[in-house]
Parts: sequence; structure tokens; C-alpha cells
Amino acid sequence: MQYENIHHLVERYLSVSFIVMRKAAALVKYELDEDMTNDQYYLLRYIKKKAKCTSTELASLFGVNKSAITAMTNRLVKKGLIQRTRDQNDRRVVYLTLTERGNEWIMETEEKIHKLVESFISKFSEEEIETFIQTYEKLARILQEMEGAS
Amino acid sequence: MQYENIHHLVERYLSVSFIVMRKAAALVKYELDEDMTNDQYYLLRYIKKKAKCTSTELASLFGVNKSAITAMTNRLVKKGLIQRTRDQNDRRVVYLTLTERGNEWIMETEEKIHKLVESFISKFSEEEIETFIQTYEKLARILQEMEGAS
DNA sequence: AAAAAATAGTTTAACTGTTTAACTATTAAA
DNA sequence: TTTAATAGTTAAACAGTTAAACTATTTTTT
Repeated sequence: MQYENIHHLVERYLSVSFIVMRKAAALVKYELDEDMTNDQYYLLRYIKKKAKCTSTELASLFGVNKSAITAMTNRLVKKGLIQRTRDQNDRRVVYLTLTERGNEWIMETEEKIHKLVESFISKFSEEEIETFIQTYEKLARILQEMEGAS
Repeated sequence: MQYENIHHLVERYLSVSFIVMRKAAALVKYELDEDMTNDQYYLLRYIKKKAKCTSTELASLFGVNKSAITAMTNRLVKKGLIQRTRDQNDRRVVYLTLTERGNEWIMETEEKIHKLVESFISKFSEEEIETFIQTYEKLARILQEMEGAS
């Protein structure tokens, strides 16, 4: 498939995705407690959704080495927001779960972040945002497939 | 404006934007030389586009403190990819420009990154991608306005 | 014109996130 | 029962970030 202005489309995509990434990150950061980072928020958010998960799973989700996850989880354990428990059937595996404090923190924070996202999503028509998210989700699937292929 | 499933839309947006951000970053990184980072690519890309720019401008673009830009530009100067020159009219101002090597590097790299982005953009119909980018650009404008307001 | 305030950029210390390589412990496969 | 593979950690080195204090210069106020 070949478009006339493919070069221009790519330029627009690169510029806009960079800007949205940085500005959205800044707005999310603004909602968090002083001592918490965006990555820590996304990590806790994921554990909350899955109830429990492993380092390997997080490394794949974040697209980083497992040792990066070890470092991040160490900080969250130190803060008392998550805990490690070994699988009794396969003692290589370590499950990460939220502590009570971790659960409270992510609940409160999710509320703030939801309000933030609502505040800009509500500036689009329902049809526009639905179409946008559908294409975005298709893009996510394509990127995940490409990762495996390359 | 109130949607029925606003909560669900926000959840989808948060999940998909996180995944696309991380996976796209991994794919871009894969195209770069070993010793170059994504942020360095985006910084050089911006200087190329503007021909010359200042720390303050980059700090605003990246949404970070000026000292973060100083650190980044120091590394790029050390690598011989950019250079600093003082404005003769206002000697507080330092302009950043590409060196010849910096220009060559960004030209080669832009070609690789364009091919990468084309490879997934071409999986959408022209109408779908045009609509998507338009909404994405509208989102970028909204986020930039919000930043000023908050 | 002199003093005060604002602007552009740098330095430093401390921290988060990241990779690579070497490592431990455990389980699965030959 | 060796050998492989898997799950996770450690340590060193670096990129990116913030906050606060700083230098140098220009603009505004009085």
C-alpha cells in the first residue's frame, strides 16, 4: 500500500507522538505524590489489574531487562507498597502483590488520573474518541507483533 | 459532556497509550546506533528541523528543567554531534546547532526511522491513519493548553 | 543612572531507570 | 545424572531527571 504523502504522514506521526508522550507524562507526574514516579504508577497499576504478577511478565510489558524490574520493585518494596512471595510449586518464581498501603495508594491515584484523562477525553465527541482508541489499539497490536518478528 | 462508559474509555486509553509508548520506544531504539538513545535522537531531530535552537526551547518541548537539557547537550557536544554558539546581541543566549557529523547522523537515522514508521503506518488505510493523526494532533494541542492552565 | 528584578544557562548532589554481564537457585530435558 | 533452560538478583556504568544555588547578562523600576 503506497500513499502519496507517506513521508509527510510519518513526519506528523513522529512529531505528534513525541509531544503527546512528553506532555501526558508531565500531566500524570503532576498528579502523583512528590516521591512517586510515572513508571512506579504504571507498575502498581498493572499489579493491581492482575492481582499478582512476576518480574518476567513486567519486563515484557515494559520492554526492558528483568534487572530493570528488580531495581524498580526493590524501591517499591522499600516504600512498603508491594511485597514478594515465592511460588511453592516452582521456587524460581517470585510473585509481586500489592500491600494494603500499595492498594490504598493506587486506588486514590487511579481516581486522580481518571479525572485528569476525563478532562481531556471529554473535549472529543464520543464517536471521535471511540474511533481514535480503536485505531490506537490496532496500532498497539501491530507493534507487539513487530516486536516478536524483529 | 458525559458518556455512558467514560470510565471504560479512560481505562482503555491508559492501557493502550502506555503499551504504544513502550513498544514504539523499543522499536526506535533498535534502529539507532549502540551508543545513541531515543531522547538524543528526538533532540537532534528537533535541532535539524529548526536549524538552531536554545536550551529553554528544548526544555519546554521536552517538558523538563533546563538543567536536564544542559546534561543532554553536554553529551552530544562531547560526541561531536552539536555545537554551542553565543548570540552576539544577547549574550545570555546560547544557540545549539548540528555539526557536520551531527547532520549526517540525523539524515541517516531519519531514513531508518521513516522506514520503520512506514512499515506500520502502511497497515492502515489512508483514511484511517489520516483521521487518527488528526485526532492525535488535536489531543496534542489540548495537552499543551492544559499545561499552561495547571 | 543606579538599584532591583528578570532571564538564560550551568553546576552539583541525589535520585530513578536502564543495559550488560556474571551470578544463584531451581526446574526441565538429554 | 549430567546438561539445558528458566526466574530472578547483583554490581558497575551510564542516561535522564529534579531542586537548589550559582554566574552572567539584560530589562525594568525608581
